[in-house]
Amino acid sequence: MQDINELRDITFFENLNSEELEQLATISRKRKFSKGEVLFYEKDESRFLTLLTEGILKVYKTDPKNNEIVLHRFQYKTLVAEMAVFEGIPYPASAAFETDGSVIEIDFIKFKKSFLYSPDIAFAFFKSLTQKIKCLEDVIALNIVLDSTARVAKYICENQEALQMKHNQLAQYLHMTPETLSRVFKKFAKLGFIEKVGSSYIVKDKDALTILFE
Amino acid sequence: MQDINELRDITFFENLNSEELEQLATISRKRKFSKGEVLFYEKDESRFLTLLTEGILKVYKTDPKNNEIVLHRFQYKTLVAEMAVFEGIPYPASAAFETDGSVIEIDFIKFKKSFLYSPDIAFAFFKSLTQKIKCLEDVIALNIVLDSTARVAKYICENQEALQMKHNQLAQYLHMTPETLSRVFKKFAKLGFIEKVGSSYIVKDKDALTILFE
DNA sequence: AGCCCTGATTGATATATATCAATAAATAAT
DNA sequence: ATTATTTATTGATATATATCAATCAGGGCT
Repeated sequence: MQDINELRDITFFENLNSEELEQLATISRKRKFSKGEVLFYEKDESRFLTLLTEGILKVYKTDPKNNEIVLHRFQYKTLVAEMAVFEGIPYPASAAFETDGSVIEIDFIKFKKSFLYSPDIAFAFFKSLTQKIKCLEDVIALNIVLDSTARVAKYICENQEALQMKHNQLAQYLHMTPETLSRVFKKFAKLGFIEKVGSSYIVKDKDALTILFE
Repeated sequence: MQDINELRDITFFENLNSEELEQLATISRKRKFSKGEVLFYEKDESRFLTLLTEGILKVYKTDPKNNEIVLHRFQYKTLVAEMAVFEGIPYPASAAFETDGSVIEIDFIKFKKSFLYSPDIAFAFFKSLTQKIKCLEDVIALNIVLDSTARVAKYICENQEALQMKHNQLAQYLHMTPETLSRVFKKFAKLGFIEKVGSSYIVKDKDALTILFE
């Protein structure tokens, strides 16, 4: 059972009236997690529709060498792994918290019956699914289509926070080793595309970087 | 304007009555393509909800070296690129026919207004979107998580038609060169996992192959 | 200050796969 | 059936990136 006021704040449910929110509250519950905790593992049974409410959650696959391939890094109030729940299949990837966080878990069978037929909810659900597709297409574009140099260029151009991240974490996200990332940064610095300021870098020539991945 | 009988045969519309089919026909049209023709290019404006009705259609991205990364190979009556149409964004990938084929193009604005609010259609649309997600997750699992040997093993275990495909096409789909594919086949043949029969191979030891990718 | 400890850098080497080039086999065309 | 054309195989080499190993910061902590 979940606090109604918190549900009201979630864009997904913004068009629900008080009565509907009340009903939603009876089929949902809140769970808190600390940094590092795992929300679910790949191949676990998917049982609840899960909504991330606080914190950063990464969704990843593990390859045979135990490298993580990060598919998503969710930071906003967003549905997580709704595909698996909708299809009734096991989770295709694992999810772990990078910070303290919390989720709301909703009984999907009941949610489907009572809410998913409403056009507003259905459209929010469409939107959520299409966002996931866009995100996965980006992962593919980033990791399969581009080489290491282009991946780094693209990522630091499109994500301001990238240069503030710890390099080993960024390397993991870009699916390369910290050594390779370090060498790419060095190359960019030598070319004057970025510049070392303190212990971090800043972008100096975004246009030049952009050419590298387009 | 589209033939109603053909629309009736598409699972997507199986629950529509004659009147609705008639309406749908007025907002859709059929287009035929020959082998090799391009349905749309990456970055083209997406304007119609597109349904593949005949033929094999591949959806792919092109990397800087002009390699194609195949995201989907559609062979059944299925929606194509509905994400882009729904989001109103340009196509994130290109699509070309591998055989002669045909599609039905539906005016999405009108479709959304008149059909997408109906629960049956909405659920078919959900299903289509979740299938796309599953497919993209598989592409990632195949191409980023696994190495060449494991990719081939997985693909020939899970797709009977794989060994009938032309090797250069299969190599492209598995995102490797024909040379690498040839060497992997040779290795599998030497290990007795597959066997050459005429100009093609057959699987001899599926269990052994399965171990390679799990 | 000095001491840890995690993270970053650098160099040397290994490895998988691509590329290039030559040939062989299979399929299609005459 | 013979030729032409596409596709597959094989070997030699190149290349990008991983791996391993050593050293080098920077940021807390006592």
